[in-house]
Amino acid sequence: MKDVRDTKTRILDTAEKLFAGNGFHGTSLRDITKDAGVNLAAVNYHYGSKDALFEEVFRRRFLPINRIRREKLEKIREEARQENLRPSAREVLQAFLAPVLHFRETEPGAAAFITLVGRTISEPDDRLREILMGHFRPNFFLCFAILCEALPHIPKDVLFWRLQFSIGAMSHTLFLLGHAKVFPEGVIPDLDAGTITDLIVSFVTAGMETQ
Amino acid sequence: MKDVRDTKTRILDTAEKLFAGNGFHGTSLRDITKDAGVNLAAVNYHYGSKDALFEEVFRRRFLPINRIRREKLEKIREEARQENLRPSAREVLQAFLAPVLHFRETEPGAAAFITLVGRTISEPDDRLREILMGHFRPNFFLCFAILCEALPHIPKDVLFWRLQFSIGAMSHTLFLLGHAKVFPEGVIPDLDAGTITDLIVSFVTAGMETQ
DNA sequence: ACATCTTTCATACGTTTGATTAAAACAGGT
DNA sequence: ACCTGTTTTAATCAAACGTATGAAAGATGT
Repeated sequence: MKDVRDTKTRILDTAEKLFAGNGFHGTSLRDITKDAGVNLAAVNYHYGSKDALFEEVFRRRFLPINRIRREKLEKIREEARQENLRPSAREVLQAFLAPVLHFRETEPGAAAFITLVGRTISEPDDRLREILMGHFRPNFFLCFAILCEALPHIPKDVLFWRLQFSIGAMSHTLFLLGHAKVFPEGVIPDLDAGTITDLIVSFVTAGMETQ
Repeated sequence: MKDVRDTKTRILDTAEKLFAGNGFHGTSLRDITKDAGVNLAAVNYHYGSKDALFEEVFRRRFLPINRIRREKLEKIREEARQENLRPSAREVLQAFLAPVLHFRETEPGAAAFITLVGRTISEPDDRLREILMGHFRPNFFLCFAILCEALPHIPKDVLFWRLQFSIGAMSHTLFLLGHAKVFPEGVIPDLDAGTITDLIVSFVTAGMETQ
């Protein structure tokens, strides 16, 4: 067997990049294969269809991110239980939000993927959005559950919406980081992932704990 | 002259609805004209192009919303100046965010438009996003300026990002309200615009004032 | 060296898209 | 009733799309 990875992952990397930049429907298979330097038919040969390629882009990235997120969240929950304390809302939100931004800076090519996630959250095409949500939902509910333990005096539906607000803040930020030119000149000060993470975690923690 | 409005605004209303539901690229002129019960060529006759139609959808709705927003914001600024006080961050954010949600409930067909706005913020197509931003930017900067007066002890770039977080929370919420089926069953409690407004304003105000 | 399986390639198919056109239908002023 | 300008209609265009195919090229095991 020849080195399959070459052509196959080159398609995947290019697809990730172009999907992030121009959206799923704004990226044709001809764009992808041309940019990747492979034949047009290679996508359907290796992945079956454009949809399946899109799905694989998400699968590859979400597996490690979700594993880290899950481990961090459950560790927080367990440690709180053993000490008979409530989990700290800040730590929960940190565990939920930080891996994404951290991942963005470390893994090469991940920045494009993160932008793609930000886009896909409000993707008109239900099929595509469901691919994302399938990966996202389990950890969302886990985070929500621990948050309810952290702030038991706040009604659950309020916490639910506040977590949604946090996700909105996060996804919008991810999008802005991938599109610096939304605002003119140097209006957006480009901070590193760590600073942004602190800013956003402080923001949503304050919002989450209010009242 | 015949009643132009009939065909012309029927196209506009239908376009707004379908663009919101399926996105700009997911909606063909054939979809719009079929749903509106007019001929395919009518769009190009009345609006010139699909792009121009999209632009008109935004123009129609943003003019009144922006007027209200602007009046509210400048009133807050003036009243604070006359009493030699700082504007209240909560009032500023309320003035910035509430009109959109309020508008959503009152004006018929506005709900679709609001969903469309939520989508277009992270639209891959730069041309389309710029149409939205052209309407949005002036009020954003006005809000930002008054916010700096309200919280002078917080660095401006921190306030800038926090306002972005608020916008993210807002736009994500607008999207969710238009797509109740993102989460299973009755997971999302459907609250009225007033309640949601209070929730989100409290959330972002707490985040804005923290430290 | 041969036979077999995998991968690449150029090319084509059938749809759908936004846009255009010329003719038909309609309206209002006189 | 007639002319004039506006609106609607059906038909057609070229371009772009995802996908399919069969032949060529390459790799692998013996």
